[in-house]
Amino acid sequence: MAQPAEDVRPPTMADVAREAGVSHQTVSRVLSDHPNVRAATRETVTRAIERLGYRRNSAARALVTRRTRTLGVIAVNTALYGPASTLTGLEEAAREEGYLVSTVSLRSGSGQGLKDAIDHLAAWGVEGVVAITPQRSHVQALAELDAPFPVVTVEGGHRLDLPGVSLDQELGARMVTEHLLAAGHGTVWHVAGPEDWLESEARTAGWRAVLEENGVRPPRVLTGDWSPLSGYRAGQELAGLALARRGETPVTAVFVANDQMALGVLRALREGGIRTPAQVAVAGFDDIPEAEYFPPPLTTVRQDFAAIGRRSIGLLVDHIEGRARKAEHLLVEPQLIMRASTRPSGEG
Amino acid sequence: MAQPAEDVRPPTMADVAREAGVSHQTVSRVLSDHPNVRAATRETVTRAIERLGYRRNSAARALVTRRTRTLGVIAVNTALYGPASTLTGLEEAAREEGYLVSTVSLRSGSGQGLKDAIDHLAAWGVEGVVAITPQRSHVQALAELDAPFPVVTVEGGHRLDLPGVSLDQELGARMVTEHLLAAGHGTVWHVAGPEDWLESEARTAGWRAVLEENGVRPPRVLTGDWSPLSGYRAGQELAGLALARRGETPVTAVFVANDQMALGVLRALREGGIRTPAQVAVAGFDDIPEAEYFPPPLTTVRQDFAAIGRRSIGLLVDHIEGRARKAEHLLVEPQLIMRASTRPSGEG
DNA sequence: CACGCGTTTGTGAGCGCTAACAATCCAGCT
DNA sequence: AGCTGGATTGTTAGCGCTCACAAACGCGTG
Repeated sequence: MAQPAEDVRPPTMADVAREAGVSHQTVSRVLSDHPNVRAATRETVTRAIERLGYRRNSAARALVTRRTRTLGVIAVNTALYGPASTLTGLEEAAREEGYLVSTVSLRSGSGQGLKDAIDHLAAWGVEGVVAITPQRSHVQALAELDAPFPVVTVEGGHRLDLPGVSLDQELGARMVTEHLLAAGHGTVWHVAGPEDWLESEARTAGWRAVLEENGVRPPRVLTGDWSPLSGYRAGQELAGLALARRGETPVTAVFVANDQMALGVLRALREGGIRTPAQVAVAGFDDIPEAEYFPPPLTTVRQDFAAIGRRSIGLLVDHIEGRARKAEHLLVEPQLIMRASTRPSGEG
Repeated sequence: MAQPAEDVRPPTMADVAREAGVSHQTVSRVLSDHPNVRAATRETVTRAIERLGYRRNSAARALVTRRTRTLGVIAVNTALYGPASTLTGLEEAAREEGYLVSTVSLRSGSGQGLKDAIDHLAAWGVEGVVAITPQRSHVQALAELDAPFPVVTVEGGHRLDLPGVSLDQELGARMVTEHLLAAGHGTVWHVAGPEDWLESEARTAGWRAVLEENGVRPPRVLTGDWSPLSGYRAGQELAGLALARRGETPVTAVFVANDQMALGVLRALREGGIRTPAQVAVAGFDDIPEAEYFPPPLTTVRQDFAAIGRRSIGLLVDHIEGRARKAEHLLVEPQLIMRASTRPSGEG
């Protein structure tokens, strides 16, 4: 009943051993499911553990086994839908593998920030790190950092010799572009993401490849910074082109590199008196939850974040446990979600 | 150059001591900034540390100090904008205090899930936990769990005896409602969030209080589940009422409990041929990044997630280090963001 | 009934660190 | 010179656990 406040240490393995009338080693064996323990003994020990509310001390275990069973995650800009979802997928996968996940969120992925993040995680003895670093410069910095443990990138591209997992961005972009061409559009305009981002590059590359394969000269690329505002600006320019209709290729279809910018594009078109999809079809990328409720509902590309999380953790654990050596790169398949914004003759 | 693969243990404090020609204790003193170390000795040791690339072993430290300097975060539905942002704020604040943050993401906050999460974190020896558990039932379950370390809730309400930090949801709702009444609307309709959520309750309460203080009988409450779709349904009903205009209070202003549902409401109104804000003003809550680009830009309430993170970590650390005992509850002030969706005579 | 062998349990050492205490050094005084 | 006391450094003993090894047990066999 009495709660002797401070300083009452939690029970140790020795306490359990005494309580159960066995040696501490037997307790350890029960806890780690060693086969050679008599059922009756196991039972006695288990009961003693419960009676005392005993928990193994992870620090002592880590000290002797040299395994902290902790993974680090470095993520830039976790408030965005993509990284946040990946984080969840990652954490669940790690938990299933028996690892704890510790996160460091960076607002911007400067080299110094990354170095500090690695140091912070290293100080706690993480066994490996998953880095959600979608910008080329981050991955570059990361590769140069030479961390004291395996590092797996997510959306980090495969040029550098870090193992990684990505959505097949290029395939996603191809799907969208092919879908628009198949709907009868003569060409597809593109609002790209910011320069340094690997996702931008891959999406633009996929779009360009499909156009070229179909003998269409790609129109010049407009660029945004993922934000609705930048999409809005690009949309205003496209609206102008759609109305003027001289010189340049006619604007009847736009592939926007993410859903948030697509929202801005849609607004600009609407304000310019242009109906979507009747006059201009618009498609995005990411399938954020709001995309289904955009005016009009947005055709976009969905990523399987749970799969990305699972595969990155799998890859990381393979490296930690010495099963993998090379800088392998895995791709996860995207899925095209068709909605009203590209439907031939939908409403607005 | 040679990388003697496995089994080369990282240097220990003893290695550094040998290298520097001092005792390991002196190394320890240098590392923990003990004042009584000669400057020259400190210098020698520091250099030896760098030469060897030495890092203190956190497990050994944790074992002897009984401090893991690790905090846990339990978050339900981290892919949502709010929780994801809180997570970032939390992590940054913790890092500044010298703690590592380990996250457990739960898809749904069932009692069992919460128990497992607490166990998972306890197994790694976290010193305290911040739980982002916005549903009443979660907090209830959490309070009954009786974790072996301090637990601080975020958006967990203050009825139960767990310390916590919340945005002042009620104040936010009051701000919105007062803003709408001040704009000349005779009453304000309300699309509430789902039942079990504390945020829903507080937002509804604030809305109701303001109406009653102004002698307005609150119209019946429509309820959604935070999703754009549910907002869309509520919006259709409101559109019907706005057009029919009989029996019930006229619909000229709607306070929607979050921005995503507001998106659905806006779409339903638009489809019903109702202009916003000219015929019906709409306001949301959260200020998600997209809100500024809704058709029309949405009046909403912004939360200071960094502040929420900082204050929860502060509160948790106070409990861990024995500075706080009571189940104190802190409130963070919201900010009303006025945009076109409630502007008297804006465009659509 | 002694022997051998697999199963079950116990013993001792040590992981790398910090805390407590002990030893040493050196300046300033008497 | 001898003494005192603060500053500096070293020594020792665990923290709670797992690993390697040793001991004890039990059972079938010749």
